[in-house]
Amino acid sequence: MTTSVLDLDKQICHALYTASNAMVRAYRPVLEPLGLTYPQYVTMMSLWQHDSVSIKQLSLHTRLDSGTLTPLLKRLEVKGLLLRKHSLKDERQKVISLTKTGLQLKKQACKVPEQLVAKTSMQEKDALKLKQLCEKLLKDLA
Amino acid sequence: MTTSVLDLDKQICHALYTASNAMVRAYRPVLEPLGLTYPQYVTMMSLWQHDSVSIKQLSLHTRLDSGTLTPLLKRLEVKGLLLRKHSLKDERQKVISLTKTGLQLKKQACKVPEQLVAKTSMQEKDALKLKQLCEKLLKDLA
DNA sequence: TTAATTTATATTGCACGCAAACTACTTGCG
DNA sequence: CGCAAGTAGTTTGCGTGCAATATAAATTAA
Repeated sequence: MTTSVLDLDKQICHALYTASNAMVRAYRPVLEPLGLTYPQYVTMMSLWQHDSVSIKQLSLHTRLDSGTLTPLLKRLEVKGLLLRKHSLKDERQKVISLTKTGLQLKKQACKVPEQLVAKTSMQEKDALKLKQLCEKLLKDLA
Repeated sequence: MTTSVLDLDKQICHALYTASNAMVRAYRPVLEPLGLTYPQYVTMMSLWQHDSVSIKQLSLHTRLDSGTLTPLLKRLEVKGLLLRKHSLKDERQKVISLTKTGLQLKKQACKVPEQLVAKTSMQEKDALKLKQLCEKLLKDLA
């Protein structure tokens, strides 16, 4: 066996990919009591920050595709966490707004970040560095 | 609007998630001429490094789930890149081995990494740091 | 040796992720 | 004003990602 640029252990992208998958997997048991998947949790975080927005705005903020968001939002509506109403100003748009239940869920969600942090031994400084590097990569590839 | 630990822009995990998705998206046009998806490319890299292995070994090396690998390998077999044969030593196992076509594809694939690097402005040092931090996170969460 | 347990793989079901095609509404341009 | 071009959202189709269940073979225990 010879070495090559294609060796898996040398690939930054493979490390990024597996870390991201592991991260989503680690969220699962923590989000399970809230009845949310990770992308659903991301969507709720966006709405807790900016409520009553169009799908376009939600897509820009969460970086989830509109083809992903449409069915995802329908599921959250079925759970009673949000409403999807037509915009009166622009008939093409929909306004996504949280219900009382959706708003209240934030209280439970506040405990999620610390539970995730507890699963790692990473220093604050390293975590910040990781975030910066991911953001740099994202900017380059966008 | 108030600030919260749940604000999306503060979330390391969201940065990791979006960077990973952007990375896979960036691979798409580069892998398209090879007829591979990103997970398929990962699988092929693993096989170029260690040929004739069981699905279990492949799963450990690629960190792809066996429930993901089974159909993925079937698709690669249909493309004529590999064979799935029963192991003679242990009837439970399958041996995954590259065909001539599968082996030859490595020549084209060798140009993939540099094409990806060309899409970013990241320093070698930062890329290595990113890889290390992802590996640390993965280890913690595993 | 037989029975219980473990291991390797396959299957099922659901939720993305995303390109591509489609629908309906709005805007801009001649 | 009327039509072409653009925009917002939906739908479709395919390939994961993964938990859960199933199956069959190998190993261990009794």
